[in-house]
Amino acid sequence: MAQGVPHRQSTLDEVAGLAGVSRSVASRVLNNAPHVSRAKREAVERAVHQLGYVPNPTARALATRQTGAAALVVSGEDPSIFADPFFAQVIVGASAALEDADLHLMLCLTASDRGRRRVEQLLRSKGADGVMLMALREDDPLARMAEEAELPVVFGGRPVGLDPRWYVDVDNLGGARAATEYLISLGRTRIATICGRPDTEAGRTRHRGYQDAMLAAGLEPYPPAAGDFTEPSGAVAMAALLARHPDLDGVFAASDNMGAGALRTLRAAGRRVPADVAVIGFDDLAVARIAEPPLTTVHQPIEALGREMARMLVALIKGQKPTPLILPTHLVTRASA
Amino acid sequence: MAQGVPHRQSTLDEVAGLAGVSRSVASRVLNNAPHVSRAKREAVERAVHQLGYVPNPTARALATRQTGAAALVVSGEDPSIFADPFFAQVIVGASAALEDADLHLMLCLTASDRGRRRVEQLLRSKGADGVMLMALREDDPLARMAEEAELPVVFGGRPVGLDPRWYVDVDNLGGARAATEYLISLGRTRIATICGRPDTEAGRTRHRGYQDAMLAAGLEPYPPAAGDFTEPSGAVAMAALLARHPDLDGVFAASDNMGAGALRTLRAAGRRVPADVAVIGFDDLAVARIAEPPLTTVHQPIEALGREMARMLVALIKGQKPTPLILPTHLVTRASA
DNA sequence: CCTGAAACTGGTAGCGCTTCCAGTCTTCCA
DNA sequence: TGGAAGACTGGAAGCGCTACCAGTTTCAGG
Repeated sequence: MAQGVPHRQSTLDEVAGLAGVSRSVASRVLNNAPHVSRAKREAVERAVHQLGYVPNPTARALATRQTGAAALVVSGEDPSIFADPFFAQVIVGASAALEDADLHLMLCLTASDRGRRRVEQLLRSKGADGVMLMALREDDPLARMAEEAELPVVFGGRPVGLDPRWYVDVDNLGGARAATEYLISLGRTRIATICGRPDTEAGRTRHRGYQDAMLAAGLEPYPPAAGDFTEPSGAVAMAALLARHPDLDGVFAASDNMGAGALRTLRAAGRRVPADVAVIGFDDLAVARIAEPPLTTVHQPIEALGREMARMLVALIKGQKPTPLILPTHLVTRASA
Repeated sequence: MAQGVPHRQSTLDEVAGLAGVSRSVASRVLNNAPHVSRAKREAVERAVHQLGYVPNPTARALATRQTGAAALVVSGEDPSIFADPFFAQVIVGASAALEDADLHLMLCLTASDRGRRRVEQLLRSKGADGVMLMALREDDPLARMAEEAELPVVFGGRPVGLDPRWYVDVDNLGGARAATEYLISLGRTRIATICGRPDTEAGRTRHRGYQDAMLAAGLEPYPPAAGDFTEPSGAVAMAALLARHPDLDGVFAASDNMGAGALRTLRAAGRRVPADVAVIGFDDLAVARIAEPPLTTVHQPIEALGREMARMLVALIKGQKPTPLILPTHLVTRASA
């Protein structure tokens, strides 16, 4: 709108021409590479300014074989999985770290088959400089594709049944154990768990943490009620637990959403929280603070997870060899336990 | 990992060579353009398969002047604004629609100055085929940049003080009016509002809807308590309202988060909902269902918002001239009113 | 005043793909 | 059977940038 004429994008040649130097020199100025005299550098800068020149990223990408973008792939057959605020926080962290490296963020939600094919294409055609992979379920074909791709790949959380070379994870085991131990320390002995999807690493590991803590305290772990990390599934699972074990006095839910669902069911069943039943969640999302009563939960550094994934990816892209990372979790006590 | 040798990416030339045709023909086959005999087409396809050839998107982009990507820019000085599950839903919708058009999604969070500069760069260098812009606050410099960019731009929600050519919005006015009218129809007369940021179109318009409905019913609108769409701000605003108008019997909150905050404050103040005070929110996010009591709210089709933005952008990229869109909202009644 | 190293400079060859265009080959009608 | 319309084909010219490299300049040291 500024200029009536469609203002053909100016090129480096034109800049060089206006500055009275060769294209090579102009290129060096733009990438502030050495071997450019002060005078020419300034001349080029002037020309750039005058023409409003902006380098064409595509051409640069073709020449350097670097796209300047990193992909974040969120896998899962149901697109609604992405509605979990968890991912939003991961993105905030990743975005910040990528910005520092001047990389763009490409977001790929692979709900459909078509989406998966596109990601495969992306990997094979090197349409990005690197890839971050999240929420891989067991046997997710993406994991294999990623391993085969000759491209830096960082996993967010470890996929079940795979042992990726580079990943950032959260201490699910320690967090779940700490939560369960806390319930035990409160004097609860009839502690059940609402576990997450068993085909995810987080679901399994958090359940194992619960079991470990119970066994270590000489208590018998209850058979878990399974949910899928969502609020409704937590409510349903809680109902099942109450039916099976009417006398339980503690619940460890493997996600805040499921914890909130559990609270809802308990409220409806007339159980007081925490007086009758103490509840602990996992994640420390906003819902935990808002829940009634506010949910004691295991805090995991989600934004940091995103940030570290991105940092690790950037390191890989630069040719470094970073080491896998497991971020700490810690208990946040609120009213529910 | 699959092959030990780094397996140099094969090129179209190699495909053509193996198929015994010229590169042009091979290119035509790939883009299934006309003027290729059946025999050669098959030969090329065989070669593609045999070499595991994948076209290089960067080279293609340079030649066609089309990047194959669309950017979604979420503006806001605080990155945490993005943590709102609202955006996740927009993304789900947009992602699906872009996938249909075989475009990649580039996500830009412009919290920092640097981020803004990068978006400006993106716009000016045509680093994407089009841009979707969201959450523009008053005087957001991005709005100007976008208008100046010679690039298809679609706004999500209308920025304050601008009248963009292409946008998709939600019927904030009608929704807010419907919510307020519903409170009135319930026999409430002392209805206050917790409004959102007045420097956003949604904040203003929802407030105007409240006013319109009150005036139309012959009621005096209350001076609003202002929040910023977040839960804590809703709790604070509710406290202020209670202090100013201890006798109020209805509240329209301009977001579910603020509605949830209001519920929390009301509960703490010993008011029963909805018996003493009826509360209505806006958005119909998950938090509304989880709230205690579940929040009556104005549903807005968030995923559709994202989808339609993307569709409109795709149309613009194809050179069509779509028309702006305002998506309908409707009331969802739950326990809080 | 000469020499060699170091600092510059710009020509040139790509990066891998699309697309235009001038030919060549078919096909089919008169 | 001649010829023209129309279907193929491949050579070549880019798209805009980087990067290598040979050539030129500059300058301190001898």
